[in-house]
Amino acid sequence: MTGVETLFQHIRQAGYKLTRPRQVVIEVLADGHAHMTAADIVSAVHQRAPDVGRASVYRTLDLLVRLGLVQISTLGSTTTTYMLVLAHHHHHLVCTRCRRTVEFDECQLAELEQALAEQFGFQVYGHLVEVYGVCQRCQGASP
Amino acid sequence: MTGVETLFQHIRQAGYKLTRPRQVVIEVLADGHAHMTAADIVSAVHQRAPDVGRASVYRTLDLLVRLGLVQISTLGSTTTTYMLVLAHHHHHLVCTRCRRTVEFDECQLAELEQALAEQFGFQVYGHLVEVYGVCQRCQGASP
DNA sequence: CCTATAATTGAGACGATGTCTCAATTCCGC
DNA sequence: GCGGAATTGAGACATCGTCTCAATTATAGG
Repeated sequence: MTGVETLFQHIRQAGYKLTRPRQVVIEVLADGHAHMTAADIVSAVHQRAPDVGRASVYRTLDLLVRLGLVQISTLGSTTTTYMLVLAHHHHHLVCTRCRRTVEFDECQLAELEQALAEQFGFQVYGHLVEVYGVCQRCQGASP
Repeated sequence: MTGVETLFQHIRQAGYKLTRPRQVVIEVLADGHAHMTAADIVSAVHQRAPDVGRASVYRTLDLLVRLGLVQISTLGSTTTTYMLVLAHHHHHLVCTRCRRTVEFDECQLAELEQALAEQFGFQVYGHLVEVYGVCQRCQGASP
């Protein structure tokens, strides 16, 4: 069973219909690179299924976020991007000058998740970590 | 020297003019609650200085982010909010169903920051952590 | 203090992004 | 298949952020 099929199951088990727009959005997220903008996703969806409307893409993204299957991140800017939670888990170091980002894998938050879940009665899905700074190249240049 | 004056110094030392719009935006951020939206900030600025334009508020927020004095966060949604980095350091546990958030203080990322700074040559300003899940109240309800 | 000058601003057009409505369609349990 | 509730597509609408450009303002240097 591929990751995509797992997601399809989640949708159904949560009591939602597995419609064509939802399938295509999930496939696009699974095939595409991480951190796609909504516009990226709309256009990729449109290539596979030209008759899927923009609104449905937004609605599906919303649903996937509510179900904890997709995460939003901004990488320090106002541009929101979407990524599958089950994708390769990683975080970002972001240069706030040039917006360049570096991925890193270190993640010591499993214990924290566990502690928060117990303390506040949450069912925890995942988390986001972004570290901000100025990259080497930008440190010399004028801010 | 208050926190606000420290920020004024940062602006000047980075080679930027300390203009009225910039002063007012910083004051608003310092006085207001954390996580204000751009609209919140524009309206608060407008109360103190009606002649400051919307564009300048956005430009100032941009500058403050670039300088590492302000951070953007979304709390899992598409709504971006702004907060001063020097404010009380905390993170969020977010319910992706009802958007309710819980603040928490635990933070073990100082070492990670240090390691990343060395490994990638970044000058690190700060970081963002958001943990996602479903709160107790929403666990029963239909998703 | 005054002046020169480069940075910054305000206004509003513009563009991008996200939401809403509602008739038409589609998925799914029977 | 069939029925009916959930979902969709289209595009108007609302919100959010950016850009341009003439006018203004903060600061360095005399």
